[in-house]
Amino acid sequence: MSKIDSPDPEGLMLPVPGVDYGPLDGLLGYALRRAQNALYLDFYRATADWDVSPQRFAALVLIARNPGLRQGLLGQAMGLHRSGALRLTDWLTAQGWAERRDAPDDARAWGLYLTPNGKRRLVKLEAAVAAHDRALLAALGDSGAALKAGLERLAWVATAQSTAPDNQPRRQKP
Amino acid sequence: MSKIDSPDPEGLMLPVPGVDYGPLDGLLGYALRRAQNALYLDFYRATADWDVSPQRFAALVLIARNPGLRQGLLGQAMGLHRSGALRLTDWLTAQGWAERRDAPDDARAWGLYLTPNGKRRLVKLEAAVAAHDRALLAALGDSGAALKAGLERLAWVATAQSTAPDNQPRRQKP
DNA sequence: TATTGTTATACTCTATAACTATA
DNA sequence: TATAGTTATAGAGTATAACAATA
Repeated sequence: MSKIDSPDPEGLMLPVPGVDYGPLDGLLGYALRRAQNALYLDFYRATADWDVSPQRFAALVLIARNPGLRQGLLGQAMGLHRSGALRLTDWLTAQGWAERRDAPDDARAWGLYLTPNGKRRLVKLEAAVAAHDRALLAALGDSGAALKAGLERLAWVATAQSTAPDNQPRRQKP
Repeated sequence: MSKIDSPDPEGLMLPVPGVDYGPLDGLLGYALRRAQNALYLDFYRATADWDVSPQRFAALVLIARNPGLRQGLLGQAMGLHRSGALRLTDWLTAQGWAERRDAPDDARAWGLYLTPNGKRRLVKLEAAVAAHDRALLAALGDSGAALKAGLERLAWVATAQSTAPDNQPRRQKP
């Protein structure tokens, strides 16, 4: 059997020998992108049996931990626009893993809940993801905890820079 | 003047008070996603005057540092499929920042080069991105260098896990 | 037979804008 | 007048598949 078209390990952002990366190698942001690329692919491998993206996994967790969560609040927690939260919720309900119920206190809003099917799915996913994370931390050894703390600090610092009052040349869309 | 529809700081993956994040808060991968989200938005703010995504910036750098770079090699360095490298190159040439020239040794291939316009653009972009990175590192203090080293280690570890011979339940597409 | 790049197509993710129903 | 969610649409980004030219 011969390979058909592209059986390459695509998406694997490996440093290519002979290519000069110039200033990229020195940038914190580029190191972050490389790490996220590798981790994303590894997440897919670890959860290959269930075909759920990191984002969808996060949504399942948030709904499970906050039964009756508003669609809008789900979007806010995940950095999504309302319309993105809508599509995410549509997908989860189409899978039969989540459902919308009327919110008792506001007739405009939905409350989101996991179905029994969704709960069963999440139990397996959480186990796989936790095992995957433990394996990573084990491979990183002592530096793992420091790395996580550093990332949280970085998120905070970058957010502070973005939202500082003196730093507001916000992007203009055409 | 009143706001029209959605002037919210969208995309800003902030922890929402009152929402239980469950296991997400403990995951290295989730901390990484939060940091990348914040850094991405901050990158856009820092380069708002030029409207270039991190990916397009990286492509400009790679072409500048490796004149005559093949389209396919560009894609490989950036973790893209051939078709993705094509679209990226199309965009860069449409801006007048890069151009395709015949490769001397292989009539199938192109060599990629920056135009004078592209070079001028890159000089400004590199300065803005470098200043942005310096500001981040300054805000992080001593932990900045350790964080970068940790990220590089993480990328290596995750890649090793993904590609280990005993770990190959690769994702099947339908 | 394999590789480089192309065309055509499609799916995901995300956003904007305009709309409805409710507050 | 503002908010929760929806609809419609658009643009990135990325992938697959089939193809031509070249190696």
